[in-house]
Amino acid sequence: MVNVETADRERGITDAQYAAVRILDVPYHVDKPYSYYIPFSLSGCVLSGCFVLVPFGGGANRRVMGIVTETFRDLPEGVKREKCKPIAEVVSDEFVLTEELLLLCRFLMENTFCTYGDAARAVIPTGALRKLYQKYETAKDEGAYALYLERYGKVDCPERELYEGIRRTKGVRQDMLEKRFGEGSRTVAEKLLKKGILVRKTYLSGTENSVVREYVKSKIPEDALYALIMNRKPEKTLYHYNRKSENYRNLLKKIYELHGSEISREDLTVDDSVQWKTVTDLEKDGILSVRRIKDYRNPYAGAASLAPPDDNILSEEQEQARQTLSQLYQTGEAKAALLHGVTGSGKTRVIKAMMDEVIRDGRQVIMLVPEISLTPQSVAIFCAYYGERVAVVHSGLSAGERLDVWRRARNGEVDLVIGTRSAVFVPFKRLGMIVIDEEQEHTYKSDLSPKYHARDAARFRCAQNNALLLLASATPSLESYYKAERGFYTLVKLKNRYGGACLPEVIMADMHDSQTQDGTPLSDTLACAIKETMEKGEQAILFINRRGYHRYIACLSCRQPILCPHCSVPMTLHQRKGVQEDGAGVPLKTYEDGTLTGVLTCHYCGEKMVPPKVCPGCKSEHLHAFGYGTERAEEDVAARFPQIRTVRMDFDTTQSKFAHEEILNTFREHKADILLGTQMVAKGHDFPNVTLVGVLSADALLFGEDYRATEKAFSLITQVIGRAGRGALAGRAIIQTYDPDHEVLRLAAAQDYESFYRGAIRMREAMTFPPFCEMVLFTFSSPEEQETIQAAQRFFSTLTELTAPTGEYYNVPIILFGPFEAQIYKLNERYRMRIIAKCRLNKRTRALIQKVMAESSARNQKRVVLSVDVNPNNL
DNA sequence: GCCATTTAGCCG
DNA sequence: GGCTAAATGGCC
Repeated sequence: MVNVETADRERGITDAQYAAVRILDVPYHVDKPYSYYIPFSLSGCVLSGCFVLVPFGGGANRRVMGIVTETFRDLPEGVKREKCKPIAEVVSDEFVLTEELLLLCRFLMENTFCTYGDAARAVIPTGALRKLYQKYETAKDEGAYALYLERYGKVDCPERELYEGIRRTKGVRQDMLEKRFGEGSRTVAEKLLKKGILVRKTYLSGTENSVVREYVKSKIPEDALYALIMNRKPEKTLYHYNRKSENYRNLLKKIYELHGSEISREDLTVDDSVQWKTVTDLEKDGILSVRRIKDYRNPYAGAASLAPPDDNILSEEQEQARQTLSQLYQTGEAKAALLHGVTGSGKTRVIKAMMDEVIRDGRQVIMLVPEISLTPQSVAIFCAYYGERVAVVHSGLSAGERLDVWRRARNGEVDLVIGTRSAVFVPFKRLGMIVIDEEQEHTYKSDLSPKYHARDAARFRCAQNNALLLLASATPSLESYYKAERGFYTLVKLKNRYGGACLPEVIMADMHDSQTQDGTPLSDTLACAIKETMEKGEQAILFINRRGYHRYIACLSCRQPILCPHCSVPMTLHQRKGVQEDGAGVPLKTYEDGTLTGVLTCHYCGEKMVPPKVCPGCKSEHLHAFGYGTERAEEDVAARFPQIRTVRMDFDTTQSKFAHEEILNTFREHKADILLGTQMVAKGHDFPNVTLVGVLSADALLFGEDYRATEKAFSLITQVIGRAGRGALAGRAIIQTYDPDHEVLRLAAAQDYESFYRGAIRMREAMTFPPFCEMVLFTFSSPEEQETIQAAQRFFSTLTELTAPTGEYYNVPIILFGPFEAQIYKLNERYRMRIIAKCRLNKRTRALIQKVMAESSARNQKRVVLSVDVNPNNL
C-alpha cells in the first residue's frame, strides 16, 4: 500500500496568504512569476512545488495550469492587492516538486532559455499532470437566456439548433463541437460566446494514473457461503441470493476453497473460467469483498531473481581508483570526478563499489547510461545486487511505469535509478551520487525544448545535495577532460585492461589498394581476416556508420539527388525488411532492368516514397543509386561468404520492442558469426569470443561537417576497436580508409586518448570553439518564408545594436554569425533561418539574450517559432 | 497563448 | 450604425 509522503506538506508556511505562480504554457515574454492569493478554502494546501489551476488573462472562465514557486505572508512589492486573483484549485497532491527540483527548474530555464513551464514539464514525468479541456455551456444568468429568446428563440436557425443541442447535452467539449454539431458550428458557438449566451469553461480531466491491484475474498461466513453453493438459502435470509447462472456457482466454489484467504484478480481469472463481471456483481450483492490497492508496475521485477555475481574483488588499479573516489565522497561536499579508463578496464566494477558505499551511507544514486546500454544484460548485474531497491527508466516504459518509478524514488523505496537522460530528474530526497556512464555520448543532450544537457543538470543537483558527480568514459568529451585538466574535476585513470587482456592489434586497409573499385564495402584485407576468424570459430563485429542500403538516388544527367518534398534533403533508399514491413503499405517496385527497388525514406521527417522512374528535374531516365549503408554491407558479406550467419543491428532492425536484445542474444549465443551495424554495435557490449572488428568506412566518419566530427570519429573507432579481444583470445581490428595516415585514425588505433586530446583541444582554442566559448544557436521557423527571414533579421539587428559600443550591453563579448539559411532550409513544410552566437554564458550575457528573446517573442507572428540550442549536437 | 481592445475597411 | 478582420497590449 502506498502512503503518499506527507512530510513535504510540512515545509509550507501554513499561514501563507499569497503564492508566486509560474504559468506552464505561456510564450517567452509572458513567463514571469505572478502573485495570487490563497483562498480560505485552500489555506494550508498551497505549498511551493504544487501544481495549481489559476485564472489567467481576460477570459472570465479561463483557467490555466501553473506551478507554485514560493508562498508568502505579504504581497511582494509592486503588486497591488486588488489585482490579485485567487488560486482556483490544487491540481495534484502527489506530484509535487521538492525545493531542490524547483531550483533545478530555474537553473534549466536560465541555462537553456526556455520558459519555467517548459523546465517544469521536463522535470515531472509525462502523464503526471492532469490535462485541461474546455467546454461550451449555456450561460446560466437570466439576461443571457432572455437575449437568446429574443434573438434566436423564435425561428429555426443554426444558432437556435446549437443552443438547444448544447442545453440538452449539458455542454459540449470544445474538441467535440464540430464532430457533434457539424462544420461551421465553431463559428456559431464563438458568436454566441461573444454575446454571452454561451460560456466556455475549463475543466480538469482524468485522475491520477496508477495501477490498482484487486484482491477478492468472501464477505460472509464459510457456512453461509457453503449454503449458497448448495443452492440453499441460509437460514437467516440475509443474503438475497438470486443469481442462478453456473458462473456464479463456479466462482463461489473457488472462493470457498480458499477458506477465507484472499485471491488476486489475476489468479482468479487466469484460466478464463471466471469473468470479472461476476465478481463485481457478487460484490454488489454483499457476498464478496474486493480490496483495491494502488500498486507499482515493475517491468524489471523478474530480473531481481538472478543470483548476484560474487567476483566483486577489485584489481589493484581499480581499488586505487575506488579509494580516490571514496575520499571525494567522504568529504561530504559537492565534488566531481572523471573516471577515464581504457575499453575493458572494468569501470563498471569501480562504479558498483562506489554505489555500495553511497547506499550503505543511506543515500541514493542515479546512474545515467546511453539508451543503447540499457539492455537487460547490462542492467541485470545491478538488479541482481540491489533487487527491489533498483528502478530502471528507458524509452520503452509506458507513462504509467515512469510515474511509478517517480513515486517509488520519492517514497524512499529505491536506492538506485538507472536510466537515460531524463532519469537525472528523479526526486530522491538524499541524493548521494550521480554517475554518467559514457559521458561523451551526445544522447545526454536533449534535442527537444528544453535543450538541456543531462551533465549540467547532474552537476547542479550534485551541488545542491553535496553529492558526488562521477563521469565515466574511455573517450571523455573534450569539455570534461578540459575541466579535469583545469582541476574542476578530479581525474581518475584506469590504464590497463582488466584480467590481463591486451588491446587489439590494428591494421589499416588502404582502399586505394583494394581490388574492388566499384564501391564494394569489403576490402580483400578485411575479407581475408573474416575468413580466418570464421575458420577458428570466432566472431566478428563490422561497423558502418550509415543505415539503409544505398545512400541516395541521383540523376546522371543533371547530377541532382532525389530530395524529400518536405525537407530538401536527399532521400535514402531502403530495401528489405524493417522498412518494407512498417512502410504502411508502400508497395515494392521492381524496374524492368531490375536495378532500383525498395523505398525512399527521408531520415529527417520519415516521408516514404517509391523511387521515381525519371528524374523529377530533367526527366532523364538515367537514375543511379550511390553510396552504401548497413544493408548493402550485409548483402555483400552474404554474397562473398554464403555460409556465414550475419545479424544486422541498426535503427531499422531495432524498432520492435525486444529486437535489440534478441539480436545481441543471437550473437552472444553464437547463433550468428558476424554482428554488423551502425554505432549501436560499438557500445559497451562484452563479447569474449569476438576477435575481429572491421570499420568499413572510416572516412565517412572523419569528414562530417560538425566541428566535433573528428572527436566523434575518434570516440567511435576507439570504442568499436575495444570490442575485440576482451576475453582470453587476442583481438585485431581492421580500419578501411582512403587515408591510412590520418592522425585521428592512428591515435584511435593506438587507443591514445591523451595525444588525441592535446591536438583536438589546441584546435578548439585556436578556432574559439567550446569549451573556450559557448555556441548559442537560434533557429527561426515558420511556414511563411518572408516571416521567417524578417524575424531572424530583426533579432540579429537587435542583438547587434545592444552589443555595439553605444548599446546597453556594449561590454558583453559576443561574436555573431548570420542570419543564414539552415542546412536543411525547408523541414516539414517550415522555412528555417539561423543565427549563431559565440559567447560566454554569464549572468550578463544571459540577460542580453533573454531580453532579445522576449522582444522577439512579443513582436513576432505566432506562426514564427524560435528555438534556442546552447552547444547543439548538430549544426 | 488567449482574450479584450482598438483600428481600419466595407456595406447598406 | 453594424459587422468583420487585422494589429496591439496585458496577463498577478
